[in-house]
Order: sequence, then C-alpha cells, then structure tokens
Amino acid sequence: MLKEYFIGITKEAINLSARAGKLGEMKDFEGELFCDKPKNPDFGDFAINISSLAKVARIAPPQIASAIIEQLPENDYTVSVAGGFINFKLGTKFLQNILNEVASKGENYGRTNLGGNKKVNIEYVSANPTGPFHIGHGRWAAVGSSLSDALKFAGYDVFQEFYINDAGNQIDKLGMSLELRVRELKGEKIEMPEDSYRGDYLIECAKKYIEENSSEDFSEYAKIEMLRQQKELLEQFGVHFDLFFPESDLYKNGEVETAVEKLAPYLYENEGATWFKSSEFGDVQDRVIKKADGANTYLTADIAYHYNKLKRSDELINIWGADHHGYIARIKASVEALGGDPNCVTVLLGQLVNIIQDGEAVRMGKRKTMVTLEDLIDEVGVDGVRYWMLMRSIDTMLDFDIDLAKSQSDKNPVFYVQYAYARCCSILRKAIETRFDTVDKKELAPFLTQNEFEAALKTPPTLPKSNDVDPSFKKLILKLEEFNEVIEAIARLKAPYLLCKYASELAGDFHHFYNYNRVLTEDKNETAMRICVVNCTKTVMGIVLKLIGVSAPERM
RNA sequence: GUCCACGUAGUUCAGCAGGAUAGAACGUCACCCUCCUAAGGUGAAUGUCGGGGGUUCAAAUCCCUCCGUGGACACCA
Repeated sequence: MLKEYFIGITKEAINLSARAGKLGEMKDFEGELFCDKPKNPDFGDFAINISSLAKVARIAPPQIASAIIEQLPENDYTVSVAGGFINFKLGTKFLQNILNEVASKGENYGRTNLGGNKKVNIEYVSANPTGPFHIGHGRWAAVGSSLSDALKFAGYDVFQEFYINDAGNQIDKLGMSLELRVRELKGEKIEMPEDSYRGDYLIECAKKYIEENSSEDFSEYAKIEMLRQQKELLEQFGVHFDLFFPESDLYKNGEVETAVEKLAPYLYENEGATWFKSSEFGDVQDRVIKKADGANTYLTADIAYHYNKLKRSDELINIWGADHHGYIARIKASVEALGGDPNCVTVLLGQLVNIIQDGEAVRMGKRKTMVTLEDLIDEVGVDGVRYWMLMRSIDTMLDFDIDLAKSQSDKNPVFYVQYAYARCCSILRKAIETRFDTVDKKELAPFLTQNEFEAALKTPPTLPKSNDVDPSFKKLILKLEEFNEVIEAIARLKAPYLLCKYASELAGDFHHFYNYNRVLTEDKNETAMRICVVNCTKTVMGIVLKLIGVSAPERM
C-alpha cells in the first residue's frame, strides 16, 4: 500500500536525521505515524503530519519537517513542507505501477493474507423457524454475508452458520397453531389463542399439509416447512450458509448435558431453579439454567452451542439485534467459566430497522400486517435490498422507506454504482467495434484492433509526465489503489458498509473522469492508456459489487 | 434507576486509531450531449458538528456532565 510506503520511508528519514542530531533533543523515534490523503489536492497526494514530534524534539514542526525531507530516498515523487505536514506528490511511475498491479492480479486485486487463515465462525440471522423473515432479518443477512466474503478476501478462513432455535416451547406453539389451522380448513370452527402464531402463512402451510395427506407431527411439519422457506429466500437473496445448526441437535447429542456438567462449579440451587453464577464473570446478575419446572432455558442450549463453536474456531462473531444487548455478558461469562477466552467472542450489535410508510415510522412488531423480507425483495429487487441494508453502519438505526424504495427505485443508490460498471463495459465493447461514418455511413475501422486492445488491457502504455496527467485520471487511479485499504479497514473494524461507501466513491471518480476524458479517440496511444484505466475500474468495481452481493450488469 | 448505540446542511447519512478551508446523496437554483450510455458531470445556496465544561500546540473526533432519540434490563425465545 502506498500509505505504508510513505510511512516507512518517513520513519527511516526521521531516524537518520535524529541520529545526525538534526531533530533537536530527539534520539530515537517511537510511536506511530499516520498517512492521509489531503482533502485539498493542491497540497499533494499523500501527507504525513509530524507535529507530534515537536514535544520530544523541542523545535518547531516546520523545522522538523524540513530536516526529515532531506533524508528521504529518491523516487518518482516530489515533496513539500507546509507547517507540520510533509506532502508527497506522486509521479506517473506510481500510477503506472498501480495499473500494472490491477491488470495482472485481475479479480484477485486487493486480496490479502491479513487474516493468516484464522478460523472465524460467523453466526447471523438465526431466526426462529416459526414464520417468514421480517425486514430486520434482511439487514443481518446482507451484513453477515458481505462481512464473511470480505473477511475471506482478507485472508480469513470463514465459516458461516445459522442457528435454528427449534427446541423451545415456541415450536410447540407453532405445532398447535398449525393444528388449529388444519382443523379450521376441515370445517371446524376454531379460535386462535393469544399466544398462537396467527399469521396467514400458516394457513398456506395447513393447505399443503392437507394436500399431502400428511400425518406427521404438526410441530415437526411446520418447522421443516418454515425452514425450507427461509432457506429458499436466503438462497434467492444471495446468502449462503455453510451450516444450519439445529438447537435440538445439542440435546440429541448430549452436548447440553455435558456443558451443564462442566459448568457445575458455578451452579447453585435457589427456589427450585438452577442458577449459573455469571455475575462472577462480569454479568450484572446470575442467570437461570434450569427452571423450577425442570425445563432448560434458552441460554442453556446457547451455552452449549458456543462451547461447540469455540472448539472448532479461533474466533466467533455473532451478529445480533440491539435488543439482545443484555445477552452478551452472560454468553461471555459462560465461555470464560468453561475455560475459554471471552475475547474470542465478538458480538456485533446492530441497531434495528425502522419501516417508514406514508412518511411515518412504524415500529416493527407494532404493525398489523408485518412486511416480510420476501415482500420487500419482490417490490425492490435483490440488488436494491442488499445494497440498502448494507449501506449504513450497523451502529445507526436504518430507516427503510418503503414508498421511496417502491416509487423511486431508479433513485436507489445501487444504480449509481452499477451504472459506472455498465459504462466501463460499454466503452470496452465500443473500442473494438466497427464504426460507421455519421455522414456518409461508410464503414470505419474500430478504434483499436483486437491485438492493440488486448495489449492495452495487459500493460498500460507509458503515461505522460506527471504534470500532464489529467487530475480526474490521477484521482481515479489513486482510488483504485485505495481498495487495499478498504479491505484492511473492513477486516479491522468488521464494518462491511465501507464496501458501499467505496463503491460509491469509485463510481463518482469514474463518472468524473469520463466527463473530462474522451476515452475512444483517433490517438491510439491515448486511447490505449484510457482503455486500460477503464478496464481496471471495471475489474475493481466488479470485485466490490460481488462482495456487496449485487449484480454487475454489463448493460443498463 | 442501570447498561448499550446514536445526536453533523431542509432530509438521509459519511467523516471520529485528534491535525491544513467540516463532505456526499436527495431536495432547490443555474449550466454541460454533432462524438464512448445525461440512470452522468460542473457550479451556486444551505452548518452554534445537541448544550456546557475539560485534556491538547491542535477536538466533530478523546474525557466528564447535562439534554434528546432508539433499544435492553424474565424461571420468554
């Protein structure tokens, strides 16, 4: 990465000048330097602020900066000092190297080994198999899926998992609800109780049950049917899990029992229930593991589940809704009590999704008719929903304006980035197409022959001198280079929304470039040079769109 | 009451491992297609970065406090 390069040579230069006694009282440099891209391009392409050295050196920042730049190695850049800033302006050699790298690495451009093959288990969605997904599940599906793909790209060994809560009493309720619907369809007059699942989807399920003349247990039948529908929708949404882990398996395999036994030193009885001393491990209070009626709580199986996951992973990531925030401490407590490292568990708490309808926020769950994820995808399309759900940091509440998504779907930000990709494709197509004279309709040779075209894609022709490079051209190339940083930042911050941010910036820089530089001209060398940049943009945008989980259309 | 997240332009948000004049999109206004897709670009207007303290050469960014919004505080899952 270029930032790292400039930090490296600057550190080296600091040490050289310090040893030469040019940096006042400073002897050895300790600490960190940060390299930024100045907002104002007149300053340069990269900048390092060395003001923090003034305290140790006890001389003014500009003086320090001037001493440092004398020790910088020769390369194709120019350096200037402004206050405490050392500004670097790149020559074309750097730009050329960037293009070479994108061209040679292709769809692997930006891939790193940062993760060192660390085994990361990422669990998300994990909805109850008691009904269709709602809009909120869509957010975790999009975020989890893109984060997984980005982490793979950053060199992690990622395993995506969906936990099926199929062992609690809500499954009994589901079965009871289905049974009532079946009896209703057979002509019986029934009343759906308060605590039953009253959504219409169970009527459909009941019809199927009757059609198939099934005699299966109602709970089992409904569960399998709901799960089948959920898996189908996830597939349609482009979300792929490596494993659907049923909670009931933990009981079948005796893993819940084993976990409880291992937890024994921290268990006690009170008022007929069994409690886990989670407060000893930082939780605000102790938690019930076995209720007075003898049944386990949801937590009990979840403890066993995390124990199971930890045995086969180096790190666990859970994506949960903000309403589960109180749950983190008890899970981490159990991990520690079972001898694991609670720091291996990262919980990403995502704020909930608000539905905006008729210009008003409707809190989820308070609606009379729930908007399902499936409905939303039908209305807006997979691309729109995935982009929209991923676009914002999970720390902020997401307002999903249904009317806006429906009525102004062409205003959807995903079009902006897809359009940039389509534009690239279009230019590349046109470069080798036969042309016709606009006046006399005579056939003209393509801008580039097939050979010239392929050569341009492989290696960029020599770029003009730095001063003659169009600013928008340079900015675009530097944005391509920035992709490396974006991948690194996503892995570090576990913030996949940065993909959307980058995609939109890259698209912006490309559209800007497009408006200032005619790509296809009679000047073959210039055409080849620009074709190369267009192709590199297409490559990088293609990678990003794939990670975001939306399509990369060649035409729009 | 305790815990978590958030509060930046009319609106939705970015920026927050402190740094050079606080950015984008949408909306408003004015421009740019004889030629590669105008689903695009350029320019203009709009800000007490919730209030108040503090740390620092430097604070939207870090700390404290107050206010506001959403969420969580089960022998539910």
